[in-house]
Amino acid sequence: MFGAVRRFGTAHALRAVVPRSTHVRWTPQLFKWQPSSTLSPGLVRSFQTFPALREATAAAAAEAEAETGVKETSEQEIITEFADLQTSGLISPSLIRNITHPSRMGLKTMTDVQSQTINQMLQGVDVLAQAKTGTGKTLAFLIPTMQNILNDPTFVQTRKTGRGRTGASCADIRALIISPTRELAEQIAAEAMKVAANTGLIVQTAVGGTQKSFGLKKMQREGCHLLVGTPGRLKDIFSDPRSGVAAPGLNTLILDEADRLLDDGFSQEIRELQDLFPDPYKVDRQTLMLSATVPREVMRMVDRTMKPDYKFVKTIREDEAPTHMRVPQKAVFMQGYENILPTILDLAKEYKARQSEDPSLRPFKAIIYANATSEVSLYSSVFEELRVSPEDRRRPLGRMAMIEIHSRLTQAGRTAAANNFRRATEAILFSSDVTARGMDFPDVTHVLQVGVPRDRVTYVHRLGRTARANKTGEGWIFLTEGERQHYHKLLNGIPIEEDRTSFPVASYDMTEGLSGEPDSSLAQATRAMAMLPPATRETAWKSQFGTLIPTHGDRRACVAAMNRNAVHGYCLPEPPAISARVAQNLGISRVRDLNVEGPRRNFDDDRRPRSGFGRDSNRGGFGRDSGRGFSRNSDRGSDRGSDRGRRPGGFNDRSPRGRYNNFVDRDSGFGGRSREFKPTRRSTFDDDF
DNA sequence: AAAAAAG
Repeated sequence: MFGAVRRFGTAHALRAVVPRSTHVRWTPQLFKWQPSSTLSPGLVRSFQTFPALREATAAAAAEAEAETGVKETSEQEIITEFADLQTSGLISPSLIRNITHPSRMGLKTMTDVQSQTINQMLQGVDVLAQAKTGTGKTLAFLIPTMQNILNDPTFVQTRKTGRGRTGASCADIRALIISPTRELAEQIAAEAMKVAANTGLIVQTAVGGTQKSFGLKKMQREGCHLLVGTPGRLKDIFSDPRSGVAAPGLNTLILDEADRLLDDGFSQEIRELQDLFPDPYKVDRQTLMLSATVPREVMRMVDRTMKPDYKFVKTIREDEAPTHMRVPQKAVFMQGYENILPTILDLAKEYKARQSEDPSLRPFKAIIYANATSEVSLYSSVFEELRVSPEDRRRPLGRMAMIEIHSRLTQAGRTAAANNFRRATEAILFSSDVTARGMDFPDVTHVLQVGVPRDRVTYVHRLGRTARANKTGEGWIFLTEGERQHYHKLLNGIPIEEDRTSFPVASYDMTEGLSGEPDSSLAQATRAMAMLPPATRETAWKSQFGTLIPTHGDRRACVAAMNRNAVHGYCLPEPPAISARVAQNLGISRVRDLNVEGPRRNFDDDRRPRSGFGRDSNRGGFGRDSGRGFSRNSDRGSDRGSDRGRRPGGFNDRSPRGRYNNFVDRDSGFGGRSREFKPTRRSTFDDDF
């Protein structure tokens, strides 16, 4: 019913907004794309580096031209300015004023996603929008969603009545926005509040890590029309009948970062959440999904929950070419992980020095991504140590702000970190993947990634934190030789150039000792590391181990590399001992140089002989000589009695490959009898991801 | 031992 009203209200002006470039219509039954307009010349130009995609789009354009006989829509028919949305009667003056007024958001021209989807979304049709990171997706769904609420005759504009009261109810939520991270929810809510200012629309946030009762009281007091939140807390609130919060007339459901929300970890929760909303057959509900990639999970959810006449809008334009095809990216293969902090420090120092000479360079504002929270925290502490050090010569980056963000901080700490980095002109943010998606930090000049990210999409999203809003940026990834294969496989096709020359510190062999120069990055980073509590360093080392094993081809080499890193990077007297159980879970319990704590668990089952294997066979690798040459120990180690099981004549020594495979299967769970086989999923429409 | 997200 509401949908009908909305459609009627805006129908007259719909033709005014004409999609500018590819507007692809998805027909679920046919599984076929039907391009409804042709491509701009700029679009084709942007694919010069991407032959396959170029051919595909050119073919689509030709097909569309043959069908319609129209070559290119004239520019005049396209609404690209926010102001024109008002003059055409599509969007209310108050919303447009909030967006365009210099003292407000100060925006003038719409991005491609905006000009292509606002129209569709205003009609009340379901939309699946695919657009690259940093192209203004948030505003694209906020504007029509709010306008649709305002258009609704049952929406009663409310007014402030003092003491924060508005007279609005929290039991009549009209729109719900779901985000995969708390900070992204907060960011969306902040933007929504700017757009909604003085319209009577009330925006609230519901995320975990905050006091539930506090948020509820606020909603009860102020009311709520548009709620932004994370899945867990939203589910909590809507399944609690005493919360007083309800959405019996929910008209719009938005899944931001839909691919993430519908992947393994989240999909169940999203489905349960959807069950808490009114039946869409009784209350007309529009579903909007926004995503940079459209994998199968998303299509499955689209088929299940969206109206059959939904639109699939895909935007590609020259100035919105995917970040990872546009931004210069370099890979540095380091001597070992012990070189990481000196290398990053060198990069920052070098840029800062250049920037102070060259006013055209923006201040250093970098994000450093690591794969484990404790690693993030440790790196941050090292740089903080360099910052607060009382000795000036040990303050290589001056007073540059060092900020850390990851799930192990309190929510207040996370929120503050995100806001501080947003506002900072010169700073380093040490981050886990909490900020990888959707976060909008203005003017990030560098994105640095330590180690191979967990998947390809994560790499691209992290990189997407830089080079936003027509700014430039650069991406770096720091790796070791052991990861090379995995790196190539995962990021194949992304134009990353290997850099062998920029950072001598990256290839310095730190087992040689640190020579002279106290102001070298090597010495500075190492000194700062040594200042931190050993327990912190041990924890981080163990976590890093956990992330590295799956990305390393050779587990023995990985253990050797991490042993070196423990001593020369983490400045520990010897590699921390890992419990036998953990070692087994990691699939490295039989790697000779591993420092295993306590008695070894015997992993042989009764179908196999128990020749001197297992117990104690790998201990004693770290003694007085622990500071160097762990890999060499293994060669000597074969002479020890405790290693009998590995000597020639042992049951498995003759076919090392077979033994290794057997071992890997059991310990890692891949292909083992107790775990199910999990095939790698490829995105269905991940074009350039 | 490995992000995130409900306590």
